[in-house]
Amino acid sequence: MEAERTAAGIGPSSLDSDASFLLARASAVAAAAGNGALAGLGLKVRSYSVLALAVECSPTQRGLAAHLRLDPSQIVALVDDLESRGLVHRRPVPSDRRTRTVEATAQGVSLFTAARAAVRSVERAVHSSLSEAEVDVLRGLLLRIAYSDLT
Amino acid sequence: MEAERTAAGIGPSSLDSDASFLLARASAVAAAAGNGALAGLGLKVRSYSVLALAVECSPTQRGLAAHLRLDPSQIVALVDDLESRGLVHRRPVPSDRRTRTVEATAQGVSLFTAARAAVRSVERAVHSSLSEAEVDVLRGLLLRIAYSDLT
DNA sequence: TTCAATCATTGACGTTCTCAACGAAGCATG
DNA sequence: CATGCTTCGTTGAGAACGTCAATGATTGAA
Repeated sequence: MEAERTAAGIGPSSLDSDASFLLARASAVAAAAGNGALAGLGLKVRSYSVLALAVECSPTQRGLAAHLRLDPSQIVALVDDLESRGLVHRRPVPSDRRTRTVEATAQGVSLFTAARAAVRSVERAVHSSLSEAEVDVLRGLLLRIAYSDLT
Repeated sequence: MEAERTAAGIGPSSLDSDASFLLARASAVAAAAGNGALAGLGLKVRSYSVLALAVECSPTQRGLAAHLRLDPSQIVALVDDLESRGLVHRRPVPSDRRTRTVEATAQGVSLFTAARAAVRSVERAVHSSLSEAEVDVLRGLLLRIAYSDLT
């Protein structure tokens, strides 16, 4: 019993044993929920992740690109957007004048704390079918494959 | 020791406790690997998933859209592509002449078996840092959140 | 000093997502 | 049987996103 996914849906498929497909689908669901939660704050999951790293460690744009697995040109657009709203600013690095670190402003920090609360709230809803311990296990496993492109 | 992600990288960040971010990054890594494995067969992870369901259960396009979480218009383009290569065909449904089921041809089935082998091979590489049992746990957890948008 | 490498940036191009609209067909109610 | 509401596949347009090549400025090594 309880084999159908929905009334007219397809039901459990062979793709359910494909971790990559499940990863993609779960990621899409989570991203949609996250974007919905952040929309009221003028953020998306992308700009949120940039802001989070700016708040935490003021990275270079190259560091952001590698950590977020985005093209450096995308970082330019994301930082441009955040900077135009006074949430972050680019600070020249005296020791290497090619690079600029992205630092959060006071407004950026305060928006981030609100955004983080919104994200965490909606996250709980997305993972409502999992226990707290199970979410921890999931995070631990994901962490071990998420950065496998960075040696 | 061993705290850095790479030489000049950012290292562990607060985003590592954000399951949605890890989901997005792991998904991107897996999709890139999957697309690489399928490129030689003229497939991508999207068309592969459509082909897989066509082989398995000959769903309607609406069913495909819901199961893959794609817009119906995207299904049209994907099926058009597969059909133009003789891998699937649209079969009218007598009981409901609005719908058409997507069925795999013999060529489609044989390409799928080759594609599945390629995907599974590269999957093992992506999950190389996890044990078999851990991958099973991961799949089980993902399965319980991946379809949370379908009732 | 010279040469290769790295950084941020720009611009172009193709892919993918999202939406609104449409004709055709089903389905319920009267 | 007629009416309206819904669902299906399809088309087309626009935005969002990913990818790639090229550039000027700067660094570091030979």
